[in-house]
Amino acid sequence: MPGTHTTRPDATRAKLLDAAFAEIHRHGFQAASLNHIVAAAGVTKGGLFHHFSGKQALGYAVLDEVIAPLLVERWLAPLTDTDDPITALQRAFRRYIRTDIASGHWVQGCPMNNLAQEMSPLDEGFRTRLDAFYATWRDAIATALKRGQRAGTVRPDVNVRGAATLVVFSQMGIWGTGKYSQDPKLMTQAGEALCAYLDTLRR
Amino acid sequence: MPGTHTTRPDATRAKLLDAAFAEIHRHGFQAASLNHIVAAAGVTKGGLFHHFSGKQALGYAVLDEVIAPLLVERWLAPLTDTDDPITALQRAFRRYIRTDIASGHWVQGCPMNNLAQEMSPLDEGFRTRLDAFYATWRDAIATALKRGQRAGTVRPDVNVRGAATLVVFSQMGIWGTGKYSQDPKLMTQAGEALCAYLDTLRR
DNA sequence: ACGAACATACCGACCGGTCGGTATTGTATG
DNA sequence: CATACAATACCGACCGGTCGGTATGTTCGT
Repeated sequence: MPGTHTTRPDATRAKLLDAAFAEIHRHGFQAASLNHIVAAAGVTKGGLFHHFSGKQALGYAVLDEVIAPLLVERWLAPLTDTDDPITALQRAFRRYIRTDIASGHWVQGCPMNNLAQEMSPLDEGFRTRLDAFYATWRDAIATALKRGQRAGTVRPDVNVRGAATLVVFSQMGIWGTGKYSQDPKLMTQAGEALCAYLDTLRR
Repeated sequence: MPGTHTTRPDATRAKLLDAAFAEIHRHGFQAASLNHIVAAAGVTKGGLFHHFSGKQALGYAVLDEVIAPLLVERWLAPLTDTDDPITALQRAFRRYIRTDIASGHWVQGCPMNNLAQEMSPLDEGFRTRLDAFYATWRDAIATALKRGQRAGTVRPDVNVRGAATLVVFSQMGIWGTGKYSQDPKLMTQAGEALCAYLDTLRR
């Protein structure tokens, strides 16, 4: 169809990234089909390979340009500049458990954890990226807890790094529980178990 | 190769199950290749399809006949008939973290959690089995903690179901951390974070 | 002899990736 | 301002290879 070639390469690229993120979230990276992705994006094989050198590069781009910003928006931004990190964490967990249940995305688990579990042993590029993502996540929680200790909202005897590790574990566990149980009530209860633990850290 | 037909069907079946478990553990279920499995088991396609009706049935058999017994041996058996479940849990975690690091299996994560994350949204047979496995696991921990409360080794104000949920989360998190960090030190620290949490439940 | 326990050869579908070609755009030049 | 030309953006048929699964054959214990 001539005339419709508006030459908006960034828009095409973004469509491909969105479609790839959704397909990978649904089926995992290995089972994600480039044919499905290009069909969902309204592009063809040639267009995809013009923007990305291959499936691996597409996966890396999804990690860097879709998942990493999502991590920041959901879990890192709420912790910056708060003196009450425990309340912030509880609010974030309760909020995103609720919205993910409402949107139906919860049965597909956490996109980042999915990729970490699937691809880390198979591809070093995936592994290093995800390792870094999780490290910054733990660090953000630990520094926020430390700030809470200085502000007097967190018990001073709390080992902030250990607590941060448990919080990240719980995020994996909550979304994993949603996946295999497909029971919103159980997932909500799992979130409350974490919130109860967080309450024990309060001063 | 004629002459080797010793008619030991159970042994062949067991070989297939072992090979399938290893292949699935390495590559996941969807990426697991029946060709690799039969090659590793020293059998052919025909032999596999004589014992199992297809890839799905083979996966179910791995769950029921390999993974479920492993769950019992590793995590359920140590909790039966103990009045000090916290020590038992800490001992089990420290032991299996150590042995999995030594054997090298740790970089492939927990076989059960791998399948739960990969297959739960895709196949109801996988999902129901794994959901039941995790439910019995949580129940076993909760009842053991309750027994500890009666025996006086666990604080009476502990919500045993919530604590059991967090312990299972932590198992997912510890083995997941081993996978994406590929750092035995970090995995060990993650285990100690859980053990420290468990100590807070002691009476 | 007959069925259980395999082996062998093969099928269609789908995979990621390639490649020649075309339409559109930016830019340099007369 | 018009034109030539190269670069960009994109198309879609096609490739070799692997997949799960099947049909048929062969061996062996009873």
